[in-house]
Amino acid sequence: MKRTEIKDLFLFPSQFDSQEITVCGWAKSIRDHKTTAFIHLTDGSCHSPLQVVFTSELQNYADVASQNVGAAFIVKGTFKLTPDAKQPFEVEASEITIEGSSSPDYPLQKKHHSLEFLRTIPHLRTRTNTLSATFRVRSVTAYAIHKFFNEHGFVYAHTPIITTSDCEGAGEMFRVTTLDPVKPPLTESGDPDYSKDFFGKPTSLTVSGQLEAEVMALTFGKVYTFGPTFRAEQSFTARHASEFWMIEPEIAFAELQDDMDLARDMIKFVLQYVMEQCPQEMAFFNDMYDKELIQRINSVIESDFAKVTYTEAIEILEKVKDKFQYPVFWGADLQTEHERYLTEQVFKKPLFVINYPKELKAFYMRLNDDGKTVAAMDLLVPAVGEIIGGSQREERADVLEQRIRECGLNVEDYEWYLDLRRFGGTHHAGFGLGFERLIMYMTSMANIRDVIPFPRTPNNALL
RNA sequence: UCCUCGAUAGCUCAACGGCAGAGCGGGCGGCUGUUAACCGCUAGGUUCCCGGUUCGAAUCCAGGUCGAGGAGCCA
Repeated sequence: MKRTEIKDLFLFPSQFDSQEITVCGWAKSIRDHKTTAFIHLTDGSCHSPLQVVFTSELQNYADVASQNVGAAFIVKGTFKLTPDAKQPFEVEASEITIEGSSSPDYPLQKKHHSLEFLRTIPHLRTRTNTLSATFRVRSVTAYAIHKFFNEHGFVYAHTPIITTSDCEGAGEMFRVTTLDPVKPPLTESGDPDYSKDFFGKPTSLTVSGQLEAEVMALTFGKVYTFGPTFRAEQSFTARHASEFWMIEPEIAFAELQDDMDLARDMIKFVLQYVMEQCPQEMAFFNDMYDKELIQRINSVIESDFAKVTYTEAIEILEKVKDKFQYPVFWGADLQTEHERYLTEQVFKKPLFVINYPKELKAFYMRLNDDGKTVAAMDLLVPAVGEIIGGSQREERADVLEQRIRECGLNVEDYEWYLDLRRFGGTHHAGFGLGFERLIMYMTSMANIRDVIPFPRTPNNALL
């Protein structure tokens, strides 16, 4: 069957003027009178619905008109421009086939539903305006990220999802095992005997592909990962999920400033691309969720990002420390309230905070010449908070080994990682971008559960 | 794990110690072009669970379950 997608009607309406076309889709609304009726039809190809008009001259008029919201139709008819009406064009149907009926029980009504209610029906909520717009943006964003890195000569690196290292201790991990959960084989000391497990040792789902990405970066120069990541944390916030997607570029012969430049360029490129490709969706989010969204995104595309050192940030915060619940002093970790104040009140735009005290950061971050701070950077954005965390990596094998010991880690576990420094080591840098947090920032969706089609959070894994 | 808030019709909510309601959605009817159409009629309830206080509990109290927001962890 040759069918026309509704997206193309919106892109090139004049090309279809007075043409006979076939459109397929699902009813978002059906309104009938005695002799004329209307269907708002969506096929998922774009945000706006197509209006279908049909009259009692259709032999199955009553049948079609009495269908419920959600029903699937195949419509043949004439495309007509309607410049004087609320909708730009419509299809005058000559034949409507009821492809799949819906029912009065259909949970989605022609009204506002709370996002919280919609989370309880993940198999249907994707059909709503908000969720479909979000997931269309999500798809376009994923493509934009690949496009950006591809056009900049990066190699797309697949790092393992099942891992044997706990990387940087970046959070609680999900155990991966085929051992009998009730009666696992035991060692003489009574512990589970992982030598009998599938891989002959304990394994988990990855919390970060960074260390493996470094392997790839020291081969290909510029690489990025883009894949699922898992954290078994008992997090109950609107911006944490147990399963999320992360983008982790890693670049060789690069310093912290190169890392920040890359992050900034990538964010700008992606925002611009989504603005171009998803104008209907962005207008929708702007109208329904945040009247300043488009203005804010455009200003991010055009302006530079702010940058402060951790030490400068502390100086700024100390002047207004009475505002805060948590104390501000050099050496203290920045709390969410501090980060939000900096990015939302002081700088009012995306903000890099760099050079944190080494005690606050991971062992692999490069020690600065002051001996107290490391070449780390966090990118904070208003409303969402930390969206990127990155650093220049410690390329000096002796310093790295020292830091591994300081952090209480086992040097033998990191011999391969030290080898990267012993054999042609170079200074290099990278970062992790939370894909969902980027989607939240672009759509103004406030909850990470609403930017993942089938979200996993503690005690919640529907479908 | 800690703190706060919440749970009433299919959905969104009201009633806050005295007959459990509205809007939307559903059903039926009406309407010659609607735009989350409109108009009329109508059905629809274990007020999350379990105890307690009271003449009387959706409402107050204790415990629990589930959810949401925040903190921490971080992306």
